[in-house]
Amino acid sequence: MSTKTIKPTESELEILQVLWEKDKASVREVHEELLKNKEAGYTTTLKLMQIMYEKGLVSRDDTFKTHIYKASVSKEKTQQHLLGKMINSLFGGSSTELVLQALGNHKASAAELEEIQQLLNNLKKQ
Amino acid sequence: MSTKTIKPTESELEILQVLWEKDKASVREVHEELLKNKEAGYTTTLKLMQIMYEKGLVSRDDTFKTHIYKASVSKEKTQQHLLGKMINSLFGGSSTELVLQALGNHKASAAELEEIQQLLNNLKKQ
DNA sequence: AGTTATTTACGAAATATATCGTAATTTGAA
DNA sequence: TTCAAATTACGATATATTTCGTAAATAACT
Repeated sequence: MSTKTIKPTESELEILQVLWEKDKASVREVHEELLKNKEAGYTTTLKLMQIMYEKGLVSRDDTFKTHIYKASVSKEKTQQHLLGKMINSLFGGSSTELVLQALGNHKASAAELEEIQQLLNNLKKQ
Repeated sequence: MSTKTIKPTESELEILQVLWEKDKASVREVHEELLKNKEAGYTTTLKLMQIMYEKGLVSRDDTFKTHIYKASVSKEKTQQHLLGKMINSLFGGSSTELVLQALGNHKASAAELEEIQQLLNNLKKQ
């Protein structure tokens, strides 16, 4: 059920990534980080984060003048949700198709392949 | 360059999926298909497809009264592009991470697991 | 030919998203 | 305390997306 609520936009995802990495951060800190990859005004970032707060995507400590934000959705759950959406909207609901595409077109190292093999073995047992 | 242009919206993707499956289809056919999974008016589907035509996402034969549409972007290229974007933006550029998540949380049948095993074997050989 | 059903074209409204300017508030320094 | 800098709050605008109603065109039927 909780996954139904997770629907960050493109911009919100960019902000969430910064928050996931830093754990906690002010608007200024997030903004500086975003500037490395994109052009935007400070109040734009501020507004986005305020909206995310209203939506419940982030929590914040407003004890002090400079509010400190924190992601309130986990990276894993968000990945899970968006992955699910993509599987449905782009791979006809088949996670296997997605896996085949991902494996087939983005090269993985031997170690990574082994990691996948391990998981595969576990899944086969059940 | 061409991949830069691929940016179908959620609704557009739903329509593209139908077109990919049927190869060619009228608005009516696409709409009937969409109705199986969602609530929508006929003119909504029509309008969306007209916009997709203007964007170049689909082509159409308007020789007859009932126009026949066809996707003008391939399923594979679209999947590849959006998958790549997701791997970079949500999985730190690691396709393996994405595969592990996808396999771990969306159940696959024994046959599907075998299919993945096949691909894995091929990849290991190289 | 006249009527009906289907389809397209078009415009408009509703909603979501992204952007930014300005004013008010708070903090810290002169 | 007064002033300047940083920050938040708020509102407004622009753009994109989704939805649908109505009218016009076309085809099919009687």
